[in-house]
Amino acid sequence: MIRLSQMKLPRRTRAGAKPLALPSPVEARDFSRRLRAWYRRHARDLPWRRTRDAYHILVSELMLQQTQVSRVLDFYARFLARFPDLGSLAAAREQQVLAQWRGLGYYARARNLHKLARRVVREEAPRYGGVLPQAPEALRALPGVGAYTAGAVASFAFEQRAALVDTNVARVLQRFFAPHLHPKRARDLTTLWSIAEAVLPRTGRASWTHNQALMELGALVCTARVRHCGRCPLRGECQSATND
DNA sequence: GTCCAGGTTT
DNA sequence: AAACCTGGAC
Repeated sequence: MIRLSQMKLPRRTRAGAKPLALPSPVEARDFSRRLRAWYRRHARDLPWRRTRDAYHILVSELMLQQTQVSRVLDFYARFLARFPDLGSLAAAREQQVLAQWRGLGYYARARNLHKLARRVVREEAPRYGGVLPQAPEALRALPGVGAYTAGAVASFAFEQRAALVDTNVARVLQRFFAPHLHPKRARDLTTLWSIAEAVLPRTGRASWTHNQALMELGALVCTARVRHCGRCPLRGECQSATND
């Protein structure tokens, strides 16, 4: 239980900055419930949504950062067929890992993934016991894992009650709660993380669905160029919804 | 043909 | 704030 006296509240807003009103618990619950109900009916069936293997989910997240779903499907299957677990990845040579990654681009991430496997399985085995940690802060310390990926693994693999913000999520939250924010600005991005935490449902299990749903809505409905408000489960309360 | 998105690192 | 790398938008 978090005590009121322990909570860190924003001191004061900069002169000229608009005070941020975080969503109230009631707004948050309504938002999340509609979102999750929509997800249960419209979610795509993707392989990384059928597993809770943290390593498999990590691989999918790293690949999805750079590539569209349709192409990741192939690479994901081939990569995991070749390196089914952290141990097999740690045992491989970097060249073999890069060979599997060829065509995806951003090869530094393949190197980081390999480095991560060796660290967890070999170099710091006593510390990690050969398995990925569950807390976002601990995941965040691994090579190639930033704030988004840490949240994704914590939520999607371990069903922790963790927030995550990628561009899809940032866009959805910005449009719904804070149209005046600019997700590309670092400062506003931080604000969107606060909003993401404020709208998380109570349990880790519900947070899994909630986070998947946020990303799915951003990918299928609340897209960057065209917004399909007519099909949006949240249009009633959205601060940016259009009426046609 | 040029521009730009997209997480993490430096 | 720039670099990484590629597909897709313009």
